Amino acid sequence: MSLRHAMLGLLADQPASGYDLMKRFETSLSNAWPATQSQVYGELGKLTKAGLLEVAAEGPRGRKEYAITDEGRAELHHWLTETPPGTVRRSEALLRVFFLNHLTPVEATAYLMGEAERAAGRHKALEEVGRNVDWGDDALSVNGRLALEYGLRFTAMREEWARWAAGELRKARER
Amino acid sequence: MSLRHAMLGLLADQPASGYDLMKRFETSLSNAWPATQSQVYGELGKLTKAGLLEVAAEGPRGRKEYAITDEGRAELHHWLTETPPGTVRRSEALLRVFFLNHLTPVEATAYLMGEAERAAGRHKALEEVGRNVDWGDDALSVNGRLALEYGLRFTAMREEWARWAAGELRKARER
DNA sequence: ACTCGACATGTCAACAGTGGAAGGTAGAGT
DNA sequence: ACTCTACCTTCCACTGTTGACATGTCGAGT
Repeated sequence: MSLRHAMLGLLADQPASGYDLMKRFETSLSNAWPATQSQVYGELGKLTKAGLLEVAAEGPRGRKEYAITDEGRAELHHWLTETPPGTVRRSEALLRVFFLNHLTPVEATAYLMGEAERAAGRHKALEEVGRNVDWGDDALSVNGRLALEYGLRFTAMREEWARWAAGELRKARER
Repeated sequence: MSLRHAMLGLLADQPASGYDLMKRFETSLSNAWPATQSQVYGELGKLTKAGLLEVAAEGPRGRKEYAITDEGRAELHHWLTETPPGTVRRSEALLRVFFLNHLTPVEATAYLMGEAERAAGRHKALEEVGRNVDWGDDALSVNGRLALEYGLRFTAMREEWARWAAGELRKARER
């Protein structure tokens, strides 16, 4: 049920069309919660029928601009404050670690080093984002910076862990 | 498609029934890839039909013991070495960060501190696991330790980040 | 006048994941 | 003899997610 709340959150800032929302997902939220166009349009309909959104205006090309209602704002607030964040911890990368013993030591090490590389690459990409965005003092900038920093710390931790794990494997092999 | 590979990985160690697999998921893999009973049994059928598994023996109570085939082993190896790990990065906790501006400063800080608490609690629980399991030198123990260390680093990083973020919010408020 | 890229919405099939109900057997302990 | 627990499987309804396809309009530049 996070998609609906992501959309409510975006619309709480300002009204938008489905198309607008898609772009905002791609730019800002895609790293926390990706969404496809089919999902967005479908959810817009459901949210409107549920009274959490309303069609505020209609524009050219059949454009419908959605705005959040008071009920929607209440739901967003409720979600943010009252409900515990769902810990859906699914990690394919970590899953593989459990099966590393089915590889040769060389293959296993290659996998972990590859992981380290991927994490490092992602880290660099995030640093690039941080440099290219000009951050203001507005609310979205503050939040965006917090999320970016999370990403930076996460990728750094991942790289360090992968290198450490490769070392452990080597040690185990020597025994 | 990770579930099927998780099952292949477990069965590559030794044959097991659906029931056995469920328990192994709960104890070892649940933190990397949770699975429900309906999924496991369903997937066992599909994998058998695809020739990656076979029914090695039938026991009491309709128990069917599944064993991995050579084809299954090949698929597992292929997955581990050739396919890039899918980065399904969905984090409800991070998503919320983007909408913190819709809360009062007090509420937002409370949320982040709650996050820190949750991470710390999880960290402690993992440390407990590390103490209670007696680790051998066998392959599964080595892998398990790697995964556990990942969890420890992850939760530590999360807690630190949440505290840092709460501090940033305070700084922004003071401006 | 024309065309092309951006704007804009909708639908559909397929798969992955959740949660629970239903039905049944074997064996251990009292 | 009985009961209770652990064992074991199958089925189903629902939601969420993906990716692709279909359909069209507006406006800017040639």
